[in-house]
Amino acid sequence: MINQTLRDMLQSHGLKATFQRLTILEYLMTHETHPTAEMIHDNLPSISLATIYNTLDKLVDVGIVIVIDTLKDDKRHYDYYGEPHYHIINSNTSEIIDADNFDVTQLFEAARQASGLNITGFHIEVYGVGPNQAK
Amino acid sequence: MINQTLRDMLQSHGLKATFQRLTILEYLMTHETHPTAEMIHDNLPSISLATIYNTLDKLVDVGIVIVIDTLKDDKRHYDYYGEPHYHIINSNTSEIIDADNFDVTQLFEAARQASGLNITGFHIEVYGVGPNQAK
DNA sequence: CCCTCTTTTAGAATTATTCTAATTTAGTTA
DNA sequence: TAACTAAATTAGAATAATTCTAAAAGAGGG
Repeated sequence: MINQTLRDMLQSHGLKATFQRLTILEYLMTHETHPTAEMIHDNLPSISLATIYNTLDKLVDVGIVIVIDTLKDDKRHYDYYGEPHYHIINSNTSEIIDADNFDVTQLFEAARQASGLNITGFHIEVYGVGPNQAK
Repeated sequence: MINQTLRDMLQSHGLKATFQRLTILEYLMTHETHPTAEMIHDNLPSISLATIYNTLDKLVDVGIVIVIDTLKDDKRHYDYYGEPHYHIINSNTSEIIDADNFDVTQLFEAARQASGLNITGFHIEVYGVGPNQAK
C-alpha cells in the first residue's frame, strides 16, 4: 500500500522517500482523525517519536499537512491537506469537521489589498456549538 | 487610565475587575504587538506570570482576546479582539497584520450548511510573502 | 463592615516538543 | 552493483512554555 504515488508526492517536494515518511504520510491520508504526534506514534510504534515529529515538520513545511493547534488539549493536531479546505470546530466537543464549500478568492484579494503581500495560503477555523449546546 | 469602561468590559462578562485584569486588558488594548505572556510580564513585571496566564485564559474564554499560536517561535501570542478581524502573517518575518476588510457572512453560512452547528466565531489566518521574498 | 468566593502569587511540577550525537539509509555516481 | 555522501533516523536527555499547588489577599454583595 506504500506505492509510487506516495513516493512521488514526497520526491516532488524534495523529500527523500524513506519508509518512515511513506508510512506516516499514508497513515495521515487514510485517517481523518486529526491525530497528534503521540497518537500517530501509538499507531505506528516502530517509528520513533522523534522521527514522527521530524516528519510532520517536513510535511508541514512543504504544505502536504497542516497543523491545528487551537484545541483545548494543548497538543498539535495534524491534518493531511490534499485539497484546500477549512475547519469547523465544535467548541464543546473539540470535534473537527473538514469542509471545502467556501471560495477563498475574495479573502485572498482582501488580504492582498490590506497587506501588499503575495498571498500563499490560508488557515480558517470556524467555531460552532450543537443545537442543544450552550456557548 | 484604568477607567470605568474597562471595568464594565470585564464585569459584563462576569469577570471581577481586579487591578491585574484591568492593567493587562489596558496593555493589550493599547499595544498592537500581539505579545506573548512573557512579553506582557516583561512590561508589567509587578504582575506575576501565573496571573498573566490566568487572566489571558479568562479573556480568551469570554472572547475579549484571541490567541495566535501558529508562529514559528512556538509561543502563544495574544491579541485584543475589540472588533472582529482576521490576521495576515508574513511567512518570512512572522509579522502579523490585523485586517478587517472581509465579510465573513458567506463563510458562516457555508460552515452552518456543512456542519449543522450554530456558528459562534471564526479565526482566519492568511499567509503571504513580501514582493522580493521566496516562499 | 463583614463574609465568602474568587483571584493572586511564588515556586514547583508537568509534559509536549526539541536537541544531541551516534547509526543507518536513500539516492546518486562510478 | 558497489561505493559514497548528505540526509534521515533513533534513544534518550534536555528544554521551556504552561499548568498546578496551596497559602494569602482582595472584590463585591448584603
